[in-house]
Amino acid sequence: MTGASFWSQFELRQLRCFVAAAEELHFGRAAARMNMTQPPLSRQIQLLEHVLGVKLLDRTSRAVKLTPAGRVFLLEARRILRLTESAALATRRIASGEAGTITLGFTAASGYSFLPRLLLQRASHAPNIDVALKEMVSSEQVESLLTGRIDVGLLRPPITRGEFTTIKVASERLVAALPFGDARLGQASLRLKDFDHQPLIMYAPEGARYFHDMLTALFEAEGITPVTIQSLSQIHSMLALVRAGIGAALVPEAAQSLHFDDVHFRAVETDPPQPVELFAAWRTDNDNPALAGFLDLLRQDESDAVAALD
Amino acid sequence: MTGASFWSQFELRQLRCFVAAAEELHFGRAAARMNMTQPPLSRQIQLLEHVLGVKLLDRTSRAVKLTPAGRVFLLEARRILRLTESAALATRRIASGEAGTITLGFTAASGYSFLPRLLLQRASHAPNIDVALKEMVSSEQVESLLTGRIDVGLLRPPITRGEFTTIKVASERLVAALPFGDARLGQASLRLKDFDHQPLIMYAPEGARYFHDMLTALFEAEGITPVTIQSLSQIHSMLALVRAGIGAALVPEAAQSLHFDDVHFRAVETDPPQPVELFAAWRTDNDNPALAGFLDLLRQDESDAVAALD
DNA sequence: ATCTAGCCATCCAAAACGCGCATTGGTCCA
DNA sequence: TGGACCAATGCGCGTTTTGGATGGCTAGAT
Repeated sequence: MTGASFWSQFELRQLRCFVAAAEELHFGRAAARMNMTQPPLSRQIQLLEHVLGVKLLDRTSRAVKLTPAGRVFLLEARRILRLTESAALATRRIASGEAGTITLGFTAASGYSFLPRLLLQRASHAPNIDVALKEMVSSEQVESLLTGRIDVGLLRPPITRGEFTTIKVASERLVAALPFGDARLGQASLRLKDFDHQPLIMYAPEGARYFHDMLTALFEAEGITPVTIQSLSQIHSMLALVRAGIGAALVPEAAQSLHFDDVHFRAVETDPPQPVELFAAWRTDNDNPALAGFLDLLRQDESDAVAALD
Repeated sequence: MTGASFWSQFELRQLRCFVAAAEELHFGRAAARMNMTQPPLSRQIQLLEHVLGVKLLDRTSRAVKLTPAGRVFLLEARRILRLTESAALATRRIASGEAGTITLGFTAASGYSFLPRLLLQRASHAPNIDVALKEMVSSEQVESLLTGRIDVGLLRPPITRGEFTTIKVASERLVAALPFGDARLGQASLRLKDFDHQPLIMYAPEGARYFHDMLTALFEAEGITPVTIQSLSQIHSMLALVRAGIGAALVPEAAQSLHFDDVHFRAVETDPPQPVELFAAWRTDNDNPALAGFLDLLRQDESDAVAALD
């Protein structure tokens, strides 16, 4: 027995035949509309009625009428058919990348300035692409990219995996966060040597490797030795310590959007002038169709970032 | 060419195969669940993908995964399949008479008392049967029953058509509607001879044939001749004239629920004591499955009506 | 590196299905 | 009573689908 002799479920073809017959109230015309002849259409409707166990059409040789059950089923059938079409349409839109969902990982720091700008662009340029946000540090993002938990990550270098494609989407200056009363607040702009032998709240090498390595390199290049009071991973926490007067901190300028009472910011001259870089990374073999459209947004930022360097 | 070489619409079988495969993420197990072997299941899903023009499942030889489009389509497919089952269920319920709609014609007079009682019964005994109400005079109801515009009519005799089944559902006394100041208000109960040579607002033979003929017969039997001031069809309008002091009217007791200022009612003794009869009628060949359940309600009223006669 | 197990796609013959044609049976109208 | 009309049915045929066998591919074990 391959197919059961009575099949307990109907098919869409039967629904289409029924709707045509119910609307035309004439098997011949309905068959014409279905691009077939009358006998098979009759059979399809008989089959449907048999499956349902319900007579849907009252047919005398002179007239075809809907039974009460048929009237109800006609509405249901139309709804089902409408749903099938919209389902196909929606799926094709997803597949074509016109719509869809991108899961985006981002670091806390990128959330202060770059991410809001990006989401604003998305709203105007790709309104049908939803973005699901997950905050995580860079190393977690790399892991999540590999397992597919996120489609794209906004993270800090280094990103060495070969299966990733990366672009730089933003470069930022460093700014100094200084507590109320700090003598250096008198200057409009600081230099790295202003931090020589001064208390500094530093980045933890484990949790914030990028910032840690970058600052270490900058200081080393100029032969400067700040006094590390405390190492932290989160910029938010560092500013809290600055506010407590424990010392200064060097943070990306976007962190200025975090307003802490009694914490003031001053520009810092570095070489290069915008040492804080943010990258976007995604698996080259990611098959999310919405990715292409989303990457277009990022590439605009990429050129902006390059232009800002000029 | 019978079927077009590419068919632009999918079938439910394909949806069921896809849902099974998407849930099992394993073609072999999915095929077992569908009671078939793996190759045809693969073909059905390929067909579906080809029709949609979208890859739904990412299948390596080691694992099967949903594509983003497939994830969306899985939700849609489940919804469609759920809808097909509920559609079948609903239709079967209609056909079995458990649920449905009865279109009911009723005369204005029956709406004063009998109809509200009937609808109350329906609410408690057949809550799934909807009743659509259409007020019309008896002759219109006969016409509408024939054309199928209503399933059941609540109307007055005579109903002579052979294709109808009728039952008596209510019998009522006549009451006199008297204007303020009418001398007969002094009596608790009136007799027909109290209307001899008195001004009476009468029923029009065209619009209210039943009441007209009934009253004419009652008066004739006792040799009484009231003075017909005006003939009307609607009880509502007659009471308005009574209120104006133009004369008295004889109306079914249910009309007392129409409260007019300065219109007072008194019982009237007649032979038989309940001369106003209300019948339900329906086409014997009516195929509305909900009819049986609805008629059960009416038959309760029928026995009540008979009991009231004892 | 080779082997093995697991899994999906493809190939093929047979069965099943749906189609169209011709015809029947029934109703309405002239 | 004959003709027109309409849906149901019988039947042969082409297409589709099915299940078994096979092939290609990958991951993990030896």
